[in-house]
Amino acid sequence: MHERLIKYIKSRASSPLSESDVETLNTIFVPRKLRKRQYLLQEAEVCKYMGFVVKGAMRQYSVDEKGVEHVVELSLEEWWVGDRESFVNGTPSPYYIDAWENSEVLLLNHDDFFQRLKPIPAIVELSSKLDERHAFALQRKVNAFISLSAEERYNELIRTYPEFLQRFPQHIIASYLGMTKETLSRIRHHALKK
Amino acid sequence: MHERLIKYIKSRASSPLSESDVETLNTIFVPRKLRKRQYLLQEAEVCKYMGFVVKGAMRQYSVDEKGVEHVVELSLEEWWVGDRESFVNGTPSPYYIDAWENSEVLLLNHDDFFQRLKPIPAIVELSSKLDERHAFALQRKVNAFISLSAEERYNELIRTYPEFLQRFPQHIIASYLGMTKETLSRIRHHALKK
DNA sequence: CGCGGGTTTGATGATGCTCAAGCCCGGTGG
DNA sequence: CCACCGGGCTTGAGCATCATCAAACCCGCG
Repeated sequence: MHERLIKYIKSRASSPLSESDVETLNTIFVPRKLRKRQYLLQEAEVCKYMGFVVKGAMRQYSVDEKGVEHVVELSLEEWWVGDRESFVNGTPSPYYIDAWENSEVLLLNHDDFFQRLKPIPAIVELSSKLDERHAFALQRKVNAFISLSAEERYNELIRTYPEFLQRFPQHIIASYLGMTKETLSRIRHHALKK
Repeated sequence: MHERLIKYIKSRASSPLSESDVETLNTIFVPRKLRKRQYLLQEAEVCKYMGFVVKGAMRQYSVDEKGVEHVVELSLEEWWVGDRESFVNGTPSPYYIDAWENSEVLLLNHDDFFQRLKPIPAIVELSSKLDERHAFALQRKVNAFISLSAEERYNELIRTYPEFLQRFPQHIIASYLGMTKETLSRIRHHALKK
């Protein structure tokens, strides 16, 4: 299971990974299988692990007072899952994270990350690149919510993450886009007529 | 003007700043005054500078086909302005950035940042902390848009950035919150009655 | 065959937008 | 000192978009 992670790191960091670095990665990241609907994180918990998705599909969402789920993030293979803010600051998370498909993830805990991984140059480099990319994606998302209609946001999703449509049911996609499943259904119906 | 920057860096980085580091910062950051409505960045340009706001108030926004402005970011003293994605990747920005008050900023260009600043540990540390905080703030914002009503988003703003209400007119606050000035006006009227 | 999860459809209603008008207030110039 | 102007804010009427609720449908699976 770790090969995919090693390959992933090597492919995006310019600094090399030594044999002992690989060794470290192998011991620090612990594999875990998650069945569909199994939680990686629940609201009010502190996010103790960041996970690298080797196989499967995960979702991160908040639940409002009325019990409605609001999906903030969807993750497939080679994505990272976890609530970074909770993980870094040790604060309780407002999110749930669970598996949508049966999944395999590699888990990294807080202390291992900061004490044993941070000394590896390739990791520091990768980690800051990821933060950066993450921030870019979020910025685009905020901009989409401020300036686009429901239909435009859906079209944007088709362009940027078409794979989501294959892996998640529509009601989840709808929530991710900040609309109800009925609205999404009507938008799709609408789109067909053209 | 640079003292404020130096003080700012010292207060948030654990690594020390040497005399020569301070020297470097003094030469690299170039002061610039911006009159109200003056642009720091325009749509389709590459963001060549990141700016540290010493004094004043800035806004970052996109403009849609109908000519409507959508504010994505507001910045006051000791905030950073610029389109990070455009700055880092050298891609054209979809945003405008201009001064809302007469302002003083310290500008940092791309090459200076990556070649002369990156070697300074305090900077690396600060830079990644900022990326992180920025990502956290954006994540919250996305969550707010997905799960909160216009009124709830306004209340959230009052809690988190009350100073914005003092420094920016309502129509800008409204845009920042993803609503029209009329809606914000009604929300405020509504709130008074309680 | 019936059940469960997902999707669609329709009727109704709330939320927030658009457009238009008027108001308030702090300048600026006559 | 007053008139006017412009920017910002408010108010109202009508409307579009999207949510809600309820029902029906679809389909793979035990």
